[in-house]
Amino acid sequence: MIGVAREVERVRIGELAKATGTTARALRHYEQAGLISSERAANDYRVYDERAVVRVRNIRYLLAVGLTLDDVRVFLPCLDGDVAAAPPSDKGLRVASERLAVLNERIAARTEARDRLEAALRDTTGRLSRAATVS
Amino acid sequence: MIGVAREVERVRIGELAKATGTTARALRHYEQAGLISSERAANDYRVYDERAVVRVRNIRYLLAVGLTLDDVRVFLPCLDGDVAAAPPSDKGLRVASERLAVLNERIAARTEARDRLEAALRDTTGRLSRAATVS
DNA sequence: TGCAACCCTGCCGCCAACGGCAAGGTCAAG
DNA sequence: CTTGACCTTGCCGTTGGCGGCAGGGTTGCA
Repeated sequence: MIGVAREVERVRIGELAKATGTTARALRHYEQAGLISSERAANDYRVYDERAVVRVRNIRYLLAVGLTLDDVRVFLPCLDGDVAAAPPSDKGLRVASERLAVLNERIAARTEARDRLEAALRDTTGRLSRAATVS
Repeated sequence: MIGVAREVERVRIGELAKATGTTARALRHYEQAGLISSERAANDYRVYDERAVVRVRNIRYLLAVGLTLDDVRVFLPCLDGDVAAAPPSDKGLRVASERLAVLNERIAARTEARDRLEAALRDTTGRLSRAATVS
């Protein structure tokens, strides 16, 4: 194996973006957030190897699931493997649970607001119909 | 009536804030948003008459109910009366309904995210993600 | 040689309703 | 005369994940 030029797929940001269904802009954002890293070619272009694909997909999965970039950071250690297979660290679970609580909180708040508006709307239309009947 | 100095209560921003349970900062914000107006004393202090109290309370009511400052703008014509019991123009009702729809949308989105995270968390008792796996 | 298609680093904008601070003016009481 | 409580304008920060643009380089290809 040693010495054998095991060619590693090396892609530029645009390709990685396509391969992961995202944009170059987002990838730079992830890098700035410290979630991915990149080597640089002589011309300063970012260069990634194929592990980046898995990594980015894992990130996207976690984001899609409702975590924030900040949350994802605690998954860094296992982001290169199958995040699935990786033993979900207690930390990861805890973060996810906390995020879940936050989401529930926000939903509750929004729902309250919604109910208030709905009630106000009901009251108003109720008054309207009463007024209509009376007149 | 003419010539009779009908004294109108004239308050400054701090008093109005207290009277309406908000802050001077918020009142300036409402003014900037075109929801309230003010006269100016010689020293450039904002001066309000007592109608402003009703007006601001109405604004706060509509905000509390779930509308945005932008939404509130369509209620301007009747903001000096009792909005809660107000002649809700068709426009007002429509805006409120639209806002209700928006709120419901957001709740639905958040709820979806919440459910996804919850599901992932359940799965994760064994493994977290499947997204990255080729399998 | 010229051009399109890449890439780079900033930096502002977004959505909402203000909070907070700076740096100053004003006014009444002590 | 000096506090101190008011008021003024103006501008940045908050929350989150980028989008979009400006103003450049680099590269492959006809």
